[in-house]
Amino acid sequence: MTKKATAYAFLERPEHMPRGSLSSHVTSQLREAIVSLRLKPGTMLDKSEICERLGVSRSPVADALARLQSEGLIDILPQRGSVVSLVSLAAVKEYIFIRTALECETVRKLAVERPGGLVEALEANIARQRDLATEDDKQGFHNVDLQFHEILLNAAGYRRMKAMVDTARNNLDRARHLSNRIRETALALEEHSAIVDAIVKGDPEEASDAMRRHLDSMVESVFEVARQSPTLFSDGELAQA
Amino acid sequence: MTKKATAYAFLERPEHMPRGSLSSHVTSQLREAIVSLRLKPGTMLDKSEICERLGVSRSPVADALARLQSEGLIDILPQRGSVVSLVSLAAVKEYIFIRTALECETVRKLAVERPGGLVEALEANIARQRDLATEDDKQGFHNVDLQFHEILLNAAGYRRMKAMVDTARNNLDRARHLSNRIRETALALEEHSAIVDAIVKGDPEEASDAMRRHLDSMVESVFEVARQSPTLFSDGELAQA
DNA sequence: CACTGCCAACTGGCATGTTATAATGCCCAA
DNA sequence: TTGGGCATTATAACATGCCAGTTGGCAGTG
Repeated sequence: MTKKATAYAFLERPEHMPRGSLSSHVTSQLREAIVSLRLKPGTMLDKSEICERLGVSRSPVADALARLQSEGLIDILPQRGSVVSLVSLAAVKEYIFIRTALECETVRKLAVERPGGLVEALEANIARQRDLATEDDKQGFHNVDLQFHEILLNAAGYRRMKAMVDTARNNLDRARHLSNRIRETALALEEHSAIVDAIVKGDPEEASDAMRRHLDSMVESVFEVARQSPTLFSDGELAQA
Repeated sequence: MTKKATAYAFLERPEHMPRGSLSSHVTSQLREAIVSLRLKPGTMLDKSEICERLGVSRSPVADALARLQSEGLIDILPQRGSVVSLVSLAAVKEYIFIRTALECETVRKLAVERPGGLVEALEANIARQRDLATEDDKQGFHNVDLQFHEILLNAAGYRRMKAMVDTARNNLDRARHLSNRIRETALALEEHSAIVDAIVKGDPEEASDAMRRHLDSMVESVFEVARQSPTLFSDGELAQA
């Protein structure tokens, strides 16, 4: 028999977690693994294996799985097991819908209120995007891209709304990793700039439209990949529509 | 000693729940109690009491509390206790923001796609609203009002998005019960009609705007109550702004 | 009287034991 | 060969035991 101890090797065993944070730790470990596709869609999760690897009991693991289920990252089949949820184009459409709704409304609000320091933070972020785009540093650009949306969501000051966007983004990140495709940085930079410009101008409609265009082009990009490789998604044939 | 067994008398003890639905049952019992204010904001939840009343162990109850926390209905204070979350105007604003974002985007989508049977269902619903409004049946109108939004969300076909709107609505319902105020039915009917008209016309912008006006008037109504009775909300003084 | 430090009680987090149920493979009969 | 029950097995759901952190009261001290 091959030793299967390596199956969950990427999970970090906690040393002495303060009481009360064990569940959260397990959750984020598993979430990270699922979003980054180290745990592939459709794989069965062996709970006792995970317990052993992490040196914790079943409680925090069961807790983590329940949370991840509510985040849409795993499916719990009663009395049968827990499985990493499949990535479907239907889910991609829904999560982009959610992001569009929430983020458009966010920039609309920000364009009206323009809280202090926001424009400065956005412009500094755009400047860094420009640098990384010219250097063609895709990974670096992606990180600053994340920060861009982060700045907007934080400025709105709505904690729960931000959490909703985050779960949507985690699910979409799986699709991004699946397609192993980083969008054209120059294009994203342009779209980001349009959003900032509209906020600077204080035009909520235009800000919302710019954000919508930005997210629309993301869904377009995913569907393009799906047309080329339909098998990546559990409902890949849907891409022909 | 006064027998405190009546404390959670409104919780229905399940007879023989099928395995796998106990947690959900406890969750919905508690959710219903919290949303309807039978469990008042700020009250401490006695877990063992609840277990005894429902005749279940701590597991499903702990499970339920965790879910309700993620829905924003209770706060879990580590090692201290679980408390029904306070209703704040800040929370009302955030949840209305979330509903506005998601429901505006929903009607925008529906105005474009106009799925079969939708318009008929909406017009039938509006007709019932009209009847109940003329009869001045506030409670009946409210139920049909709920169904109106339900029809729209179901038509969009986005299960998770609907769940997000539902948690927002639950939280807002607490504010509604707190203020013990049913909005003017004639006004709501008008707003609903405007939404349907825009969908019939196939005008996404107008549909979105109509939905926004509808939800805006709701927040206005809550803040008006807050100005009259600031103590109803944990941050009632905020209403003066 | 105020203030500090200790102790007991209560809580939720974690560990572990127990049970019902869905799936699987096997056997045997048709 | 096939198809339908039956035992086996693995899993999540549930029950329960235990532990550590927090708190509030009380005693003792200034």
